[in-house]
This record gives sequence, structure tokens and C-alpha cells, in this order.
Amino acid sequence: MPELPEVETVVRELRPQLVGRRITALEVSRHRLRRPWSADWLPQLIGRRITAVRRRGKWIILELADDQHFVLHLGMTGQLRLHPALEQLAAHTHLIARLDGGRKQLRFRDVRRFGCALWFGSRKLLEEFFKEARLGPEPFAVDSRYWRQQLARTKRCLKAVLLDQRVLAGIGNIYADEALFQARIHPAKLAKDSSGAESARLRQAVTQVLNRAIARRGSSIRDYVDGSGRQGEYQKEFRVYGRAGQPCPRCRGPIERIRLAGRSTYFCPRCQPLRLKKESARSSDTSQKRAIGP
DNA sequence: ATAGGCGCCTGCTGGC
DNA sequence: TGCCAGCAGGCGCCTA
Repeated sequence: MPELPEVETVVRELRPQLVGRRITALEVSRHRLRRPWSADWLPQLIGRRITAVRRRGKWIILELADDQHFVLHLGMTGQLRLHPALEQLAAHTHLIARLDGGRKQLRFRDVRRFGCALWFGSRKLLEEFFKEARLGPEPFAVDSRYWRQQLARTKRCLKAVLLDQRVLAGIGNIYADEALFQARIHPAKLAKDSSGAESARLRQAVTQVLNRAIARRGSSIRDYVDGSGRQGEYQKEFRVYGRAGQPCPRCRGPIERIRLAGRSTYFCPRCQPLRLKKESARSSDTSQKRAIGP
């Protein structure tokens, strides 16, 4: 689910409520997430105070005393929320962290179990994990030189590049499509064929769309709620995502849906024409059929 | 090395 | 009404 804006919203919501609290007990379900629960490290979290709550890409990091790090990924359907301790457990709850004071619990719920929970015994080990995964920079920290280099060095289309966490950390299917629409670039355009202006427009669109989505507390489609159970609002501002057949907010033409990089991809064929390099006279219709076909 | 396809899970929706 | 295929916001492994 959760892409950068949703994860950022969860972190902002949880931070003031978690920092300074101590984890007094942990319970995990018998179902494994992406990896099985480890009896080795779960005890490391108990009795320790939470010193910081932060985000890196789509990862949520709970920093604990003594340089301990508890790291969660929400996958597609994960929810990390505080609940009153007496509140009934929702189905698919996989982790319960009791907190000192006893009135609230941190619970992790994940229907599809694509989520993931990890432990690192030091900041250094955590950083090594990100390094090994080759997790890319935060989209807000990227300069135009890095961005142009990344686009130039791959044979993939822009949609695939935006989804690659090694290029930018935190973008998923929704915000990739929304950013490409805002930049008025066809998602199937080859990254290396992007002009300087297109590259610049896309980089700016990415940060604008992400910032706007964070301001609206993320997007709720089905499962997503923030750290206190509230839904986001940005889904009301989707301009292309999930809107196949509906009018483009810019030109009123129908939004199209195609499959790219294995994912549903929404765009406006009129506002995001695909022109082959040096063939701008060719009609956008012709060039699209050529690029999208088999 | 890199790009594309598949599998992991469960739940919901739409078409027959 | 019921059944089944297809689809869903992510990622990692495998193959070519």
C-alpha cells in the first residue's frame, strides 16, 4: 500500500505518541510475514525505551535505547497503529507491543502478509542492510545531476525507473502514475530518451506530488489507515490513478489503462503523448500503438 | 549485469 | 444466487 506519503504519515502520527515509551511485552502471531518471526531478537526489544520513530523509503524505523533498531515494512496491506489496550483484536493482527502505562498498544496488522519486521543491533547494521538492498536516495534529496544520470544509464521505461527503489526510495504505483501525469510524460517513454526538460519536469513533479500527498495524509484506497486509524485524503485528488475511462482533468479525454513493468498504469494519451525521438511530427496515436504493442 | 516474469498471501469485485 | 477469474498500493527470486 503504503508508499512514501502513507509511511511518512504513519511515522508522524506515531512519533509523538511512541517516543519516550517503553515496550513492556511483545506478542507475535504464529503466521510468518515475509520472513518468520525470530525468537532470537524479539526479546531484544522488550524493556527498552523508544527514542525515535523515523522513515527511510517505505521502511518504518523504531529506534530503541542501546542502539537497537526495530524496522517494519507495510508491504501492500500493512497497518501500524496504536490501539486502546482493551480494544478487540482485528483479524490478521501479527504483532502486539505493550507499552508502559498500559493504556495503549502498538499493533501491526497485515492481511496479505507481504509486510516484514526486522531487527538490527546497531545503526551500522541497519545502514548496511539498506546498503546491501541498494536502497536509493529519498526523492527530496535528489539533485538534477543524479537524476539525469539515472535516467541515462538504463534501458527501462520511466514507469519502471520510478518504481525502482534503488533509484528513488519510496515511490510506488500510485505516485509514479500521478507524477508522470503531472510532468506530462508517457509512462512507457524510455528513460534514456528523456530530454533535459522532461527529466527536470519529472523530478519536480515527483516531489510536488509526494509533498501534496503527505499534506493530505496519504491515499486510502482499501486498507490504508495512519497510525491512529484515520484514512488519508489524497485519493480524492487522483488525476489518473484508478481512473480508466474517466475524463482527464486537463483535456477531458478518457484516461487509459495499460500494463507496464508488470503493473497497472494509468495515463492520459493526449496529455502524455509518446513521441519517438526526432519524430515529433508523427501523431501521438501512431507512436503509442507502436510502443505499447507486443 | 540487467530486465522481465512469477510467486508470495488474502479479500473483493465483476462477469457469467 | 454461486462460482471463478482477475485484480490489488510491494518485493525478492529466478531465468534469459
